[in-house]
Amino acid sequence: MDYDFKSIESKWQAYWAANKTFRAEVDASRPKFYVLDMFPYPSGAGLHVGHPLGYIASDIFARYKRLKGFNVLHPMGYDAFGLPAEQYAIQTGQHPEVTTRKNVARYRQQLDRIGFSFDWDREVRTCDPAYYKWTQWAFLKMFGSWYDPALDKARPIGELVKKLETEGYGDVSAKQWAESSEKEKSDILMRYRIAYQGETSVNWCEGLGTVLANDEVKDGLSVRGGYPVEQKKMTQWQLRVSAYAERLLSGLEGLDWTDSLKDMQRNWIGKSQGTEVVFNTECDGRTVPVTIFTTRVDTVFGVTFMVLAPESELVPLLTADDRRKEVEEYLDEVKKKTERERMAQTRNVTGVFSGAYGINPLTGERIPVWISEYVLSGYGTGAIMAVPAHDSRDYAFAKKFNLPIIPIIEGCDVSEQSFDAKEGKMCNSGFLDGMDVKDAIEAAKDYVEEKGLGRRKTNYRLRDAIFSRQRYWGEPFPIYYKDGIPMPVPESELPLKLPQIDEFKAQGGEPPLARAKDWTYCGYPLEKNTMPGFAGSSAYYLRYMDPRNDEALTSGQANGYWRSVDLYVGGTEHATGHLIYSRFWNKFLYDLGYVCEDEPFRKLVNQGMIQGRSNFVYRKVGTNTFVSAGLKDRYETTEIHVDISLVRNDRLDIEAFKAWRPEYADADFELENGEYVCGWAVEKMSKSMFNVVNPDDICDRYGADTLRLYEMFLGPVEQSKPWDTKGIDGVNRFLRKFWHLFWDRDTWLVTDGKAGPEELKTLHKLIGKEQQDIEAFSYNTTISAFMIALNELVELKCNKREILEPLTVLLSPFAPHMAEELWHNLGHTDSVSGASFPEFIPALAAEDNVTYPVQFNGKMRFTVEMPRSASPSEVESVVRAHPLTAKWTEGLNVVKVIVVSGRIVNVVVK
RNA sequence: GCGGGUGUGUUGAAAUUGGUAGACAAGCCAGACUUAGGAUCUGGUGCCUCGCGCGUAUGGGUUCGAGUCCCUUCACCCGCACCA
Repeated sequence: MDYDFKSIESKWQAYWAANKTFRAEVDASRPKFYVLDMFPYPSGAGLHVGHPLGYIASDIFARYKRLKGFNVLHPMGYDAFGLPAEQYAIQTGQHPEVTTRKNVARYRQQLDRIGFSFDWDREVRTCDPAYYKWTQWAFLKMFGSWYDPALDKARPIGELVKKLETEGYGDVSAKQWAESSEKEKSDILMRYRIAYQGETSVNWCEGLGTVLANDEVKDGLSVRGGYPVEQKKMTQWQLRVSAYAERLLSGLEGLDWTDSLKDMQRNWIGKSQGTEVVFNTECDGRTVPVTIFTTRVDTVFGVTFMVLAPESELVPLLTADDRRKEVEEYLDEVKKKTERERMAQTRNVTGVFSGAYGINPLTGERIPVWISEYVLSGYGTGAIMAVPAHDSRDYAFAKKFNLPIIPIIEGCDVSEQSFDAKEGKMCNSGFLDGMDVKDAIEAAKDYVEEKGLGRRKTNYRLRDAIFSRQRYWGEPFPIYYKDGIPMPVPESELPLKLPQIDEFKAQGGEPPLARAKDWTYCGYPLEKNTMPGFAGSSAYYLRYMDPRNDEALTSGQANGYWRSVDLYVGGTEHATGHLIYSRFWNKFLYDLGYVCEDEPFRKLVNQGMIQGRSNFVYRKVGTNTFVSAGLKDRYETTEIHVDISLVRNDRLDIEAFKAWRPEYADADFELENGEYVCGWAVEKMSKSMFNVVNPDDICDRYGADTLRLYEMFLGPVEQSKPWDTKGIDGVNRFLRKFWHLFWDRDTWLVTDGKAGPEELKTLHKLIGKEQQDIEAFSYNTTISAFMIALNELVELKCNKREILEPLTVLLSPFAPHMAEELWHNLGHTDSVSGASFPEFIPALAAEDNVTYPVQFNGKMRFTVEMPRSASPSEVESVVRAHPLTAKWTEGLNVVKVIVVSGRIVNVVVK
């Protein structure tokens, strides 16, 4: 039988589907292992060759773990709510549900061809009401909870109400609470709920007609679509993620994630420990205390002015009458700028004097209060003390507006720039004089607290997540408004289904749901916003544990068994979005006792991106003549992307090119050595660059096993790399050679003879290597080891079942279809995925001889080959007897055998 | 500016974690065979002045021994960025 991958692959894919080979069930007698991929958003373009990279890697791991005796949960689903489907709907009038279903079907078809071991019985789609019921449920739980700082966890809001009724809480006394109206009570509770409605400055994107979360905005543009984003005050639903800042930070410690990813999250959370200090200010006779935040109280003697954020609520209070005109002009100017303009002008210092003066609480000095956009309202208190000598931003501001600069560290030069380093000896600083800066920071903090001028304060950059979107294709909020008071739709009424509407575009500043008929609950209007994309993806890994449960997100039994994700594979682009929200969401459910693990993802691997390799042709300007890449510098040419399917090894198929586009039909060509050579570049894989490679094409030509093997062979999974099919023949050849260990045409070669020591050595070396490499997520080296082993076995003409049967098992995670076929040929009737990973016996893998390098004066060397069991003195005597040693050692006849932990590592002659 | 990472043949890369650098592939060169292919097989392939030579971005250091550890410089990639 020849290796006919087409029939083999479709046969086993059908077999796996029919037999539900990869179905996972709770089984307390076996250890579990949960391998998860970040589920895809099913876009209209389908999968390209880069998408499956992570899926292949995790599939290999899942299959390996099964062989190792684990009960593996390896599910897949679709993150199906989202903007592109809605945008498409706006353009074509097609309901997003229709396009989504179509795209999902195509994704499924493509995924199935690659031979993944997913348990499709557990598939979820975030846009399925049976699924988003639980997204809405979680929201209701968050609405019905508050964060109790005393217990440091979320608790039912009823506990807060009880506190308010009996003893009062925060700035609300029991008496005030009792006297409050329903609306006032609702407003008070809103300040504490985990999911709450509040006015805040939001990222408003006019182009998309919706607000966006911070992680959905980059460089002042929306991540989706690239439209400009501006800051706007709006009332929005928000999630109190900031309450979890410290736990999100400390929880990172125990996780097996890369340092860079953890650092991204730490950065995003942005913990900073400093001091809040109260400065009294006066303005037109009013006295206003202003609290500022600083991490450098030690520099308080160098303060020469104060600055307020333009959005600070203190600005009106601190604007002197004779400055009002200038201040208002400045505020207008700031307001008009989009976020992008504000960023672009980062180094452009702007500001205005308010007319107010503050008193430095330590020196009693009178200092002016300025207003500038370089101070952010959203961070700290929105007010700062400025120390131009030791902060570069304050320095730039002081220079621009001619404010004094007072150095307070001995010998520092602030004539050109500020001295920001935390080193040196303090001066001009009263009681801090002569101290080292590091000691002064602590001493100043203590002093300020002792004198009651301020207190230590920890700030976080992490902000609450804005949870409303003015869109159609998302989860509706289970909230209705009774006399303007938001009320939860009862849990028993969930899911609150997304209503049908005929036009998907937002109109008249109202979200699309405003157009829905009867969008009411018991006669009361329902919330018209929908939830953002991250809502549905925040707990999907929990739903996979028990996806058809209608009574709970996941049963205690299922959650208690599967617990959390052991291996999570996905792109690094979710570092500050999904991966923060999911951790938050999980911790919240953990607080309320719905899940048993505090952290959702134990180990996380970020697969790299596969870029496209584009090809170019060069057209002489103003002609229809194309010149080969090597000649293009002789003319003025235009570089044109050419579809990579028309190019092979950078050589253009001229006839195909002529047929590609009518305007090229009668093109002329200037060739090099009779060929047209194309230029190339590594770019993002996309339709517009004509460099997309569809995995289906690779499956057609080489088969899924080759695709899987090749994607892994390309290099470390974590690394980004361009797709380049040059090497694909190598892995394809490997598979065919592998096949020919078992079959020579129609002759079955496998015999029951006893395996020799060489064959056993090859096998066990490979077992050891594969085991070690897969655990380390290093698949390219495993495949290399496989190729070496195969070459050795071919050399040995090995055809022993004792070797080939375990070899088939070893191959199965990588090339499952071929492994199944050969497993079946070997006489098994079950799937190879039920086999056991062969046992590694180090003694069988060991080399008999070891080669020792011999060094002389650290330079020259030769080697001696000795049995592994040789003692250092035996090695030494062999080295001494060596003819070369004898020649060198006149006068310096010292042999040193270097032994490290009982192993000889080197032999040195001196 | 801050943080993280990377730098090895023509290319993708490997290196038992401090022990013969370039495994395994790709490409290229030469040859064999033929059903003339996008097939298969064999050999060669870091550099040069061919030596007791040189060689892992650069310069230094530790070590008997450094691609690997420490410091310098350079280049590139990623993330954050007026966060006080």
